[in-house]
Amino acid sequence: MKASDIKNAGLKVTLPRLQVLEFFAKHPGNHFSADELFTKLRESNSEIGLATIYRVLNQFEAAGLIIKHQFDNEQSVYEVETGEHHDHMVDVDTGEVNEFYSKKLEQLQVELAHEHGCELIDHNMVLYVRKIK
Amino acid sequence: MKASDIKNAGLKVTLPRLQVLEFFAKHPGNHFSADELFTKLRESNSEIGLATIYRVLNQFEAAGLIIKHQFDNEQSVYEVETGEHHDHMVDVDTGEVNEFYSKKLEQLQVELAHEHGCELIDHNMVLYVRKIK
DNA sequence: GTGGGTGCAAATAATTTGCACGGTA
DNA sequence: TACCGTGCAAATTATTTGCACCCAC
Repeated sequence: MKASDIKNAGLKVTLPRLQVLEFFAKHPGNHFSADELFTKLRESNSEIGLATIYRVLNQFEAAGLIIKHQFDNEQSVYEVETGEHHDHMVDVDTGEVNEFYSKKLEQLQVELAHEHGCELIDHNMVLYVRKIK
Repeated sequence: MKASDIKNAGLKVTLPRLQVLEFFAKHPGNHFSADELFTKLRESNSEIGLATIYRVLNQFEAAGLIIKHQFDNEQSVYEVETGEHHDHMVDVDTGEVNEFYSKKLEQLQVELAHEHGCELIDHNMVLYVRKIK
């Protein structure tokens, strides 16, 4: 996630795009909705519009810079694409999102697809959990 | 899924509710959106309204008669709750939805939650696959 | 300078809700 | 009969789009 990524995606390097990029860079490993980005950026004296945020997020997603997720709620959230695949664990009490990776799980999914005569193209896996006190 | 289920849920046995119930009974193992139900029922000479469908679906879901899913697209789909937990495999070419169950997978998920100091409350797992010719 | 980019407001699309009427228990 | 349930239309919410102005190249 650097300014040159914007240019490589065939997009002009503009202030709103840099602000969104910088926000993700400053908050690694977190997941943000368009509305959260809008609120936070406006608080940082940005003049960005909500529609621009949606447009930029879609463009960044198309360029493979970020990934879009739909967890339980209605709003989509976005995270930086690090190239390292992982799944998500959502705390049902706090809404906190954690990432995890399990090689065993990945292999099992490929096997399950094969058992049904299919190859695995993609998967979506979210565990809803509660902290044990 | 029988008429007595409606009564047991504390709901009156009305025509629209019976029509939705019957539709699910007639199409086992399939997944329908509110809009699909609306169109299909209207074609069957029902006078049901779309708002009623949403209300009935929410009530049936609260009563545990059906389950709501959000796959890739924007619209939610509903299926009958058979009591047998399963996950879903979506064919990326045809959009066909298939159900499967893996004990290994279920156990692995519980373990993964424990590894993060959590108990598993629920999970959402969808495999996007392509048939091997 | 030019064409893409932007903010704002209006448009969409899925779902929910208000309201007066209708049907179940 | 008392209320819950219903259809329709209007309201909501997340997201997209139209438009006139603006800025990166």
